[in-house]
Amino acid sequence: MTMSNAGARRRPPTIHDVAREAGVSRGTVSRVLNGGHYVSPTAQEAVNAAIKKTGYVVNRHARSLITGRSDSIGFLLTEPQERFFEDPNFNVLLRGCTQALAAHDIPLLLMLAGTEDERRRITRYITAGHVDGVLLVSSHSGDPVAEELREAGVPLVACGKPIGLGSKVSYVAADDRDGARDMVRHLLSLGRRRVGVVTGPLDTPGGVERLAGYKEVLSEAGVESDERLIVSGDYSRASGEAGAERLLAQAPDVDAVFVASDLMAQGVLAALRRAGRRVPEDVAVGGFDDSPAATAANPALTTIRQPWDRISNEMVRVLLAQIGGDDPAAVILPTELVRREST
Amino acid sequence: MTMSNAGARRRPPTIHDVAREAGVSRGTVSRVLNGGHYVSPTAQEAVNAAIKKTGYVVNRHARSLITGRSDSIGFLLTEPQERFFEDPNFNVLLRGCTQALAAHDIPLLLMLAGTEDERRRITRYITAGHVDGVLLVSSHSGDPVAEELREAGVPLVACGKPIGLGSKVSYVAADDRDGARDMVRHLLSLGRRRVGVVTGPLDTPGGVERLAGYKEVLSEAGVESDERLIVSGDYSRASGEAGAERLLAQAPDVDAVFVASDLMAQGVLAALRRAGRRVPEDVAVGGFDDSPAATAANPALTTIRQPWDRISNEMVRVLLAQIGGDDPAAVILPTELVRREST
DNA sequence: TTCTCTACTGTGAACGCTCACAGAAGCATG
DNA sequence: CATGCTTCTGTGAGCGTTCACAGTAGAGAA
Repeated sequence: MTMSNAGARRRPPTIHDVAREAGVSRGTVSRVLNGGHYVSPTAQEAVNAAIKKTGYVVNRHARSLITGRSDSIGFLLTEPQERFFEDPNFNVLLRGCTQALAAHDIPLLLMLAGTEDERRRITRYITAGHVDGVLLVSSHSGDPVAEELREAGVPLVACGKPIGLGSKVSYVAADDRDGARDMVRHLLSLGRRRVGVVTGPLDTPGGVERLAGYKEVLSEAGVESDERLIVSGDYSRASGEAGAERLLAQAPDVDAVFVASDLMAQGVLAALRRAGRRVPEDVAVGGFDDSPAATAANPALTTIRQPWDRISNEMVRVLLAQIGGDDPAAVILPTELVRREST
Repeated sequence: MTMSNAGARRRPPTIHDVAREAGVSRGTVSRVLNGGHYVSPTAQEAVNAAIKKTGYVVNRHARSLITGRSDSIGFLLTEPQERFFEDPNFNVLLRGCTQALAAHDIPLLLMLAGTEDERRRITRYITAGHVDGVLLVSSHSGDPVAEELREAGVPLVACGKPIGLGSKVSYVAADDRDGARDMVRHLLSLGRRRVGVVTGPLDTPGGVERLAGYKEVLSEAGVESDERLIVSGDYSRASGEAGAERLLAQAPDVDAVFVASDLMAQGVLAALRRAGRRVPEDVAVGGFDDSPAATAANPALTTIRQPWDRISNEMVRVLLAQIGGDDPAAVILPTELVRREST
């Protein structure tokens, strides 16, 4: 290692070099690269050997130039970046998508549309065809970026059911309503009857669905519904804390709380402790998400696990299918109750 | 909006269209696009108008094909993905880098090198020139991917001082040692004399430096050093909890603990509470990172803020400079003590 | 034999851009 | 008037692929 050639970065071998090495034409090498149809076994083998020998890697720019595909996809986060970036689920989703795409040898471009300037830049970038499709995280309604992309015909898969976008948009979501139902049924099965709820933001489908599930089970079970048992939050820890305080004030006899996110549930636990209520003896608390916050909480949270790994895999699968010409699709995945110490 | 042309995705305008529209040649348009030197104001104006009118966006593939640059950079996370993905700092860093790059109109490709297969794929992708440079998050020593990239002459900027890589690698880091010094000085200033430490992983520079800062201040202050006051962790919450238990067993008279991460500090707080020690009355606790965990903790953590926004900006700045031909550089940024309730 | 069909291979063109070069025009200088 | 310099512009070549097409060889059928 005396000769420092670091920083040299000589031009990598081209398809031409491989063809010469293998004693075939560019066309044959290209065919081998793209599936290997109509290539004799002999040529196939020679080309593969030549690729290995030369260390050839296809130049994606050249390929994209002619195919019109970019062979890359965008992961787009619009709107409330703070919320998502603090949400551990976001990490799991991002990681899952990256890995699922990596398996297809497709790079993921991270796009954050915060400022108006960024929105414009990103929209232009995407509509110019620099990505083949977009994984969208934007549970808010009326997202202008998403709307614009949809109109431009960019293949789009949202995480969670998008509000306000037409049916042309695919989405993958956990079954929020069913998860909520499971949790509330679980609380009822413990003998609790004054079951409160701290909802998520009601301009998001998740927030709406979880509340709907709560109401459904109560009415099914014939439990008297009580508006004082319903308070709303925005998924943040602080809003959970505030929500629990309101709940305790409005309905002091509350004996269980279904909280629409683990982060909020942490806040609820803190408020309950301050109020001198024991968990789960006096008040049972159920969360939603099964985020790290759930196990970190004291007591550890009973919660609803969203299948994030499956969600990310499905998002990628649906997006690639749609890029391949399939129609938009909606995928709803089942959730799972995880029982811990708080119920 | 009755005619649904969604899904049409007609070919976008090319530089040719712009040239025709503006009544100039391709070359002139290209010059306007790339800085506008040697272009008459008249032509300049005509081209800009034509660009706006046609909605032209440069085809990056075509450009890259000829320039050899990709005008995109990779954000590479190697090794212990779990740790980083649970670490809120990682989010802040990722977001900061993405935004800093967006300001230069450079997309960020997220690359996760988990499995051996992924490592190979990523290395091949990068060395093939599909990104111009790499932002590296890998505090572990002897990272084979990083080493390979360095040898291939790929511009590289690490977050945190990399162990085992030569001086050819740039890095940006917070001043861990100085931050640790500040915290321990703060604890001493409160009159504490039996100051324990829960270190980070000692195969990372951060872990080593923070411990070094602790030792320095104690010896400066003439406080008797005691090996029983030193226990090691791995930045995880659980290791903090276990560390505090060991600490209490080895040195029951401990009256302050410097914990090398907020996440671990949460664990320390839990262990202290269980042991019946009040914080900060009996034991003062200082964290490191100023992550969301710090404010979420009960009591809220006094901690050392790392300037993550500046770190990400500097990483991008240094990387772009290096791609532009500058020599590798090391940047150390100052930290800040944030006092809350735990001291 | 001759024709058709299949399996395979090579060739040129094109994708949209940048870059080097040639050349024009304007102006000052010898 | 020639010469040089500066500022500006257009042109052709070429980046590394894929794709359509033409063409070859061999097998089987007529």
